[in-house]
Amino acid sequence: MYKTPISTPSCIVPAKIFDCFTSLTKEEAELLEKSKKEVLFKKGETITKQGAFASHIVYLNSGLAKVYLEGNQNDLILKIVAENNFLSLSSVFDGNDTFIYSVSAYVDSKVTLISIDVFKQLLRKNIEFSNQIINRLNANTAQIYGRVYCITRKQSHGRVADIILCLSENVFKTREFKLNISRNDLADLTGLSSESVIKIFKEFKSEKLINVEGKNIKILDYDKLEQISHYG
Amino acid sequence: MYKTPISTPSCIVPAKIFDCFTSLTKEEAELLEKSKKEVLFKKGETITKQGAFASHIVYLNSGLAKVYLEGNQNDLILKIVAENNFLSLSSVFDGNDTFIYSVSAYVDSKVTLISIDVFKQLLRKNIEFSNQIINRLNANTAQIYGRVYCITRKQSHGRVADIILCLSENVFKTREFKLNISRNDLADLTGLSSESVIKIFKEFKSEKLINVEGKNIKILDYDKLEQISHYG
DNA sequence: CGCGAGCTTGACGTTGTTCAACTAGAGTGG
DNA sequence: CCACTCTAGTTGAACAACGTCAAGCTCGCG
Repeated sequence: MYKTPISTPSCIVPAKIFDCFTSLTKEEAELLEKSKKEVLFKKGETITKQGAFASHIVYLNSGLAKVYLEGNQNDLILKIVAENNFLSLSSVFDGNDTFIYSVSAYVDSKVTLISIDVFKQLLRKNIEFSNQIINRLNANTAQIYGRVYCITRKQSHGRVADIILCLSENVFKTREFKLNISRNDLADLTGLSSESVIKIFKEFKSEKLINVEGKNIKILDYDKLEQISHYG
Repeated sequence: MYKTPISTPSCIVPAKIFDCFTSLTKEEAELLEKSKKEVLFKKGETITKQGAFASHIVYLNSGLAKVYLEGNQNDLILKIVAENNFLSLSSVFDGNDTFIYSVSAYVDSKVTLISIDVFKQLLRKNIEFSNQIINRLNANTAQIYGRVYCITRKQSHGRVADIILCLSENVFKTREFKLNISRNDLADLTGLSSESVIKIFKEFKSEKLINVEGKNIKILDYDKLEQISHYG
């Protein structure tokens, strides 16, 4: 029995509401403006594709997306990204400019594509901007470490509890929500098979920890879930 | 059957030999010089402790160290770090300045401790330096994603093959090496139990893929191992 | 020589996956 | 309006992969 050492939510990078673009000078903002494109992605569409040439930095203006590694049949969701967050920062700098993961939209999403060259230019010019990006990168790292811990150290019940809590707290921000995420995605979020997720949902329901009716989920016993998430 | 999508070695961040401190001006270098401390850690000693206050940036000058998350009985090694790499970059910026992981020395290691305040100052002053740090951070991210993929998607044989190859290629840089890493650490590297690692070693040996004599490991069939690592 | 830590082995148990069958609901065409 | 199909969700039984446990081994070291 060991309490999870990491306090960061494991499924999402917390969106401290700060817009890192505010630190740009007027001139820099104009440069950015000229080189960016806004695109609307429909629910389910692929925004970036693992292995493809990463020609742009991708920023999510509104909507909800999943960032995931593609496997043979099961994917692994690295994180869920909400509005005002980058979708691809880390794909970009490591020598070969390739997307190391795929991103797809959960709901209709507005996305800004920024030329990498311009982005790098901004990093070189504006140190405040650069530092804010570093902070973003580190928030990402903390998140992924939490996720690694969750997926590798906890067993199934703990993982499912973790994801329920994380979705409730960070994505939907209420204890009763309609899950616009498929059971298969829940499996990819927890690293389990969809059947296992379903069976654990059923158990949680019979133990009166949650109420599940199709897509609707309601958390009944928050503390118990947290306990399961921590020690499971 | 699916080929691993990530080419980065999963156990270590490749050390592109570049010293990010070279971009500092004379003045900045002096500032750094005054505020840093060099410390020698003996084999097995703890360099940073998960949960402790992260008062310094830690840089590994020489030696070999493991970065790991502490669990109840088993730890999980996030990466192995060789000389001329940072041991704690990402622990530092995310609001609460706490080490999110522990680091300990595999062999006697020389470490430089840098005051966080000074480090942040340098980031603010020197944009070249700041950009190099961003690159380092992203190399780290690519590595940890590769690791997540390996540990969550591959099963035991693939993971063990992966680690053998990774150690051979990136840490020891030869196909026959003496492992100064315990079986328990191999377990923590693969996310398996030490018994499982041992059993798979035995299988690999009987299939003439490797030769194991206590701590000495020799890779016999490189291609086959790679195949197992990729498709396992 | 004897002790202890790390390593090895095999028997056994648990966890979670796989598979196949079944259900429910949504969209489609006659 | 009713079959028809298609996909997502659900269920239980059989199975495989790993972990756990307990015992024995080895090697370095006092």
